Amino acid sequence: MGITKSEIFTDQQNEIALIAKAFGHPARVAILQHIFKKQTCICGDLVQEIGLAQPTISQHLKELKNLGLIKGNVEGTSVCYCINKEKWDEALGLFKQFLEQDSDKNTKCK
Amino acid sequence: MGITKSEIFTDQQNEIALIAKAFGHPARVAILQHIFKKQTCICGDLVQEIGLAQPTISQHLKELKNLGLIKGNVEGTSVCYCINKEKWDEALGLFKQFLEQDSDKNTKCK
DNA sequence: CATATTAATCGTAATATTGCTATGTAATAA
DNA sequence: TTATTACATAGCAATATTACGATTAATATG
Repeated sequence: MGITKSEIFTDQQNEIALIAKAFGHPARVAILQHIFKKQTCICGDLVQEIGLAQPTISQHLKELKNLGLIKGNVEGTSVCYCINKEKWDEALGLFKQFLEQDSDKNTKCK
Repeated sequence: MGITKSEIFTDQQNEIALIAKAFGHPARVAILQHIFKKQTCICGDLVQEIGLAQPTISQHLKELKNLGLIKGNVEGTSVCYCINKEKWDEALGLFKQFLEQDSDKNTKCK
């Protein structure tokens, strides 16, 4: 039915999935990388950097902001975005835990 | 138009997004965690473990297999799945690189 | 005030995803 | 052979996502 049955999974599984979904679009990956690279608040130049229309970028930014991965503050007519360190570190922890399982054990089936 | 413009992004960005999309559903997170936990090939018990219908699980497994994150081999009437170590390590590397940027620098905008 | 700039929102079209039932298929068991 | 078991596939309905043009909201600047 196009709807995810979140209630049958653990909070951790849902949280990993939510963050992963945010990373699941190249535009959002590019946006986050650009924010990191510039080390500073950026605003409309994302539209130029990435070749997507302004409303599309704005929508991706909104998703990232809703999840808490980035923060945005208004400066005059423009809005500056930056990484939300707390949430980012949480994501880092979750993914490390999820990805760094000992895959050497899993060779029982070739 | 509901379609991702992959061509305007780098291979790395697209690869991160593809893998992240696979992690972007709690059922697939649960499946992967279960395969890791059991350390051995599992088959139909995923349907019991997770509360989804067999065709639904089968579909999620197919996605993970198509991406290369897991492998499956037939054993009698059942099919055993296991982590594809090569691909998993690639994912680990990509996500580490992506997530472990120094977020301390990014405090210029509060 | 009028106007420009910047970004958010609305509405829409195209496409993708999730999950199911029903059915098909391949291997084993009786 | 027939039945059973274990999965896969097809088809479908509900919903979500992606992307854009048009518009709106808010702040600057002349």
